[in-house]
Amino acid sequence: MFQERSQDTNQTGPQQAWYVRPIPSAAEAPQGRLTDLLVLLGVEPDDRRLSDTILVPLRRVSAGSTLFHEGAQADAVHIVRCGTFKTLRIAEDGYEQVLGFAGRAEVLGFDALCNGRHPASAIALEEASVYALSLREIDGLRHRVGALDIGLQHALSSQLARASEIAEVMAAVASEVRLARFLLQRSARMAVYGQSSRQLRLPMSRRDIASHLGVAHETVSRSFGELAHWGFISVDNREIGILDFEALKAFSRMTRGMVDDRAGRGSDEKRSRARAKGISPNRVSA
Amino acid sequence: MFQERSQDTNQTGPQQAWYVRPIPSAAEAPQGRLTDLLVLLGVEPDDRRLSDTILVPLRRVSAGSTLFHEGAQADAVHIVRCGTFKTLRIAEDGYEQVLGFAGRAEVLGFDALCNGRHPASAIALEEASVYALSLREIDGLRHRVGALDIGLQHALSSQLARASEIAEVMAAVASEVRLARFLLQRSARMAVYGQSSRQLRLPMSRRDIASHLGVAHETVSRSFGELAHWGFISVDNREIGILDFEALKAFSRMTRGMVDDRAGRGSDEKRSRARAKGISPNRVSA
DNA sequence: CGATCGTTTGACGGTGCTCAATCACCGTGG
DNA sequence: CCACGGTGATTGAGCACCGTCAAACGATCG
Repeated sequence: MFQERSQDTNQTGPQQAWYVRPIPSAAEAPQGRLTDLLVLLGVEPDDRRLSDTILVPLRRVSAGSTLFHEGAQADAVHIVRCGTFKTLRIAEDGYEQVLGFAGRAEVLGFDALCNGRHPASAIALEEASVYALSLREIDGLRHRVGALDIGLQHALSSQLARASEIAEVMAAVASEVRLARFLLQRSARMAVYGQSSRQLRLPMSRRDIASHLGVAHETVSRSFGELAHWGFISVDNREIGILDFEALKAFSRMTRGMVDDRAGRGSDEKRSRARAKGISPNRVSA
Repeated sequence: MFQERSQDTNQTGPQQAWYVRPIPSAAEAPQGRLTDLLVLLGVEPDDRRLSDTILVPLRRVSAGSTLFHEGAQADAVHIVRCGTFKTLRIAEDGYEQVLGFAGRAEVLGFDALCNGRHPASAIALEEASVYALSLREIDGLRHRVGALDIGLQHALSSQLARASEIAEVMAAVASEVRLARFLLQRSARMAVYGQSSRQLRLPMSRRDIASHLGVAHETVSRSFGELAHWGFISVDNREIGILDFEALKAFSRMTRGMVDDRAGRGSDEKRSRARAKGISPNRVSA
C-alpha cells in the first residue's frame, strides 16, 4: 500500500498481522544486544562486558501493521531501531487523530506505564524493527545497567520536549504555515542523524499529515502546492525538497497575528503572509 | 511585556523575578520531607525511616511570576505541591502559545533534562509551591529511594499521556467543541483528586484558554456563551458549572466531520451541531 | 472614583471545510 | 495488452465559521 519505495525486502510476504502479532516464539525470536540499544540511545555503555551479554528482544513490524493498539494492555516499552511509526487515537466516530511520528531511537509506549493500558496506537508506516523492553525486566535492567537508566531518561526527556511539536503546528492559523512548520520539524529531525535536511522522504500519507496538522487533507494538498508555487519547496509526491530554507523558516514564523497584543506595534507585520505571495504572482484575494 | 496581566498579588512588591529567582538562601529556605513528596506522587514510601530524614527544597511561587524561563539553564525538576502553572513558549513576534496547565502532583521541567535548557516557560497562575529536585541529586536519590524512582516514572508516564490533550482540543473544528473538550479535561483532572467534577474554578484567563485551544480569545467568550445557552454549562466569570454532563460529553465528541471517511455513513451526523442548538435536553445517540 | 485590565458583544471579510470530480498509480484479471 | 476497481493526490466551487477590528461592559485595585 504505502511501501513500494523501500520495500524490496519483504520477507514474510502477505502476512499482514492485523491483530497483535504474538512475539515470534522460541527458535527464531530475534534478539539484539543491549550494547547496541545503548548506542542507539546515545549513551556510552559503562560496563561493556555486561551489556554485551544481555540480549533484548527485537520485534519486526511490517508496513501498515500495528505495534500496539489503543486500549490494549501494555507489556513492554519499545525503542525504534529502524523505520517510522505514527501514533494515533481513534474517536468513537472513527476519526483518526495522528498524534505524532516516531523514528529512530524514539520511545514508544512509555505513556502506558501509569495505568497499564496504551492511550494510543502505534502503526508502522514502513518496514520497522523495535527493541522491546519487557515491563517486568525494565526496572531490574535499569538498576543493573546505569547507562540504560540514563539513556532512557534522556530519550523520555526528548520525547516530552517534542510533545509540543503538535502544538507548534496546530497553533498556526494559516494551513500553509502549519505545513511549513511540520516540514521544518521533519527536516530538523533528519539533521540530527546526519541525514540530508534539504531532501525529505515523507513516509506518511497526506491524510496522516492532515490529521496531524488539524486540517482537511485537501487543504494539505493545496498547501503543498502553495509552498511549491512560492518557491520554498519542491514537491514530487512524497519526495520533498527544501529549496529556500531561510524563506521557509521565515514564513513558518507567521503566527496568529498578535492576537490580544494591544500594544499593537506590528499590526502590519501579520499581513506579510499576503506579501509573501507577492514574491510570485499574486493569487487569492481576488 | 506580556506578563503584567495577572501580576496583581505581588506580596514581595516590585521584586518581580524577571530572571531566575535564586533559591531563598540559608536561613529561611523552606524544605519538605521526601515522604510527603512520595505520598504526593501516589506511591507508598518503602523505607519510611529513610525518606522521613531526607528533605527536599520547596519553592514558593507567587501568582504571575515564572518558575523558570524558556531557554534558561535547568537546575532542577519540579513537582507541583499546590497551585497551578501554565507552560508556554513565546514566538519571536511575541505570541504566547500556552502548551498546557500543570496542577497538583504534576512534574515540571523534566523536558529540560535532554539538553539542559528549558524548552518552555512555566508561570504560576495562582500562589503555588513546588518541590525542587536538584539535577545533581536526583539520580542519587532515585537510586537510594526506590519509591521515588517508581513515583517519578509514574508521573512522567502520566504527563506523556496527557501530552495528547492539547492535540485533542485542537483537533476539533468547531470552537465550542474545543472548549467543551477542554472543560471535560479539567473536570476529569479535578475528579482524580476527589474535587467536585461539576464545579470548576478556572485559574487561567480567557486569553490563556484561547491560546491553548488555538482560537481567538473573543471566540472563547462566544463559545462559553453558546455552551451556556445550550444548557450544557453555567458560566460566572471563571466559575464554571457543568449542568448536563452527558450532553456536554456527547457534544465534545463532534469531530472533524468524518473527513476521509470513505464509508460515508453518518454524513448527516455532522450537521448535528447545528441541531444541538435547537435541542436543549438530551441529544446523545452515538 | 478613575485607571487598567479582563471579558463580552457586534459586524465584516477571508480562510478553510465540505462536497464533488478528476487524475495518477498500481496490482489484478480478463 | 488494456479494462477494471481501489487508493492516494489534486483541483474546483460554495458557504459557514472564525479571525480581525472595534467598542462597550465589568471587575479589581489604587
